[in-house]
Amino acid sequence: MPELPEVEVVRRGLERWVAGRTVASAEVLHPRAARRHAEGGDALAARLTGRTLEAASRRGKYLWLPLDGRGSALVAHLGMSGQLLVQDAATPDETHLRARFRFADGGRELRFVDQRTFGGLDLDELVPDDADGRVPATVAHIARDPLDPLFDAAAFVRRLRARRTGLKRALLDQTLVSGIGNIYADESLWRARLHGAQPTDELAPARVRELLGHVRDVMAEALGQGGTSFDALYVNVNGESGYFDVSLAAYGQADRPCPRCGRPIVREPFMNRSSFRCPRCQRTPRRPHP
DNA sequence: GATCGGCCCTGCCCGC
DNA sequence: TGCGGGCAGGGCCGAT
Repeated sequence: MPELPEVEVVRRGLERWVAGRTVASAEVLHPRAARRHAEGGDALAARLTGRTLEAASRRGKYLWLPLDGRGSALVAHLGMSGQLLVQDAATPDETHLRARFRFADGGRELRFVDQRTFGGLDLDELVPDDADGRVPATVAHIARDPLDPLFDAAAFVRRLRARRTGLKRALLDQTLVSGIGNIYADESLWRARLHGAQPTDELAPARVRELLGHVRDVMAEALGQGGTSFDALYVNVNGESGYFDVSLAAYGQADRPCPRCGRPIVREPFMNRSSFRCPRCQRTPRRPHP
């Protein structure tokens, strides 16, 4: 369940171990891994062969590796259970190995492993972004994330308050702000003492800015802890045991005491999944958004 | 145009 | 013991 901090750790690993290397051969081993690529997995692999992966970029939970010439990029999304691993060729194939890239330098190979196949790879053209950079066309609709130096906090506050929806729905909307998933949404709302059903258009701007500060804090803490363990010749996001040592106050803590007030955390259905909150610290708003 | 719900997928875990 | 069902959930797409 990688969210922004976990994806950033992977990006750093790709930058260190993969950037600058030339693809000698590529294999896509499962059709769903390349389902976003209109021409299919074999064509994706063929188009990558002989190309150099120049760098590793990220926006929200999307990763991409610009190819030599910089006109296009290999795009990756880890979904819920995706991993990008830099492995010795002698390492046995993982059970859920979906794609493999071998390099011309004969060094370790890059593997895309994904149990639940929500993740995927694509090869896409780069288009100008909202500043002076370039992003893959499939990523162009994704908002900047709160750790991005060009993230526009004032615009975020304005756009969020213009929505007519619930606060947690807005936080999860990657076209409004990217990188926030269910876990960091719940943790940020808990820190801000806000209910996920709080109507966005009834929130004071100062409260939105305060919430944004908590989003940044919880992500920065997770990134700080995740980054320290990342020193091996190995790029890893573990969907099962991930989330490093970030101590979760609300998410997944049903029936455990709220670290702030001691009242048991409650679990509630939300968009076919779950939300966790403290019923005392995060009171239901007078007019909750359904 | 904005918002919302359904769907994709597999492994684990729980209850019967 | 075995099996069925619930659950995890990001993003796309169609419906409203």
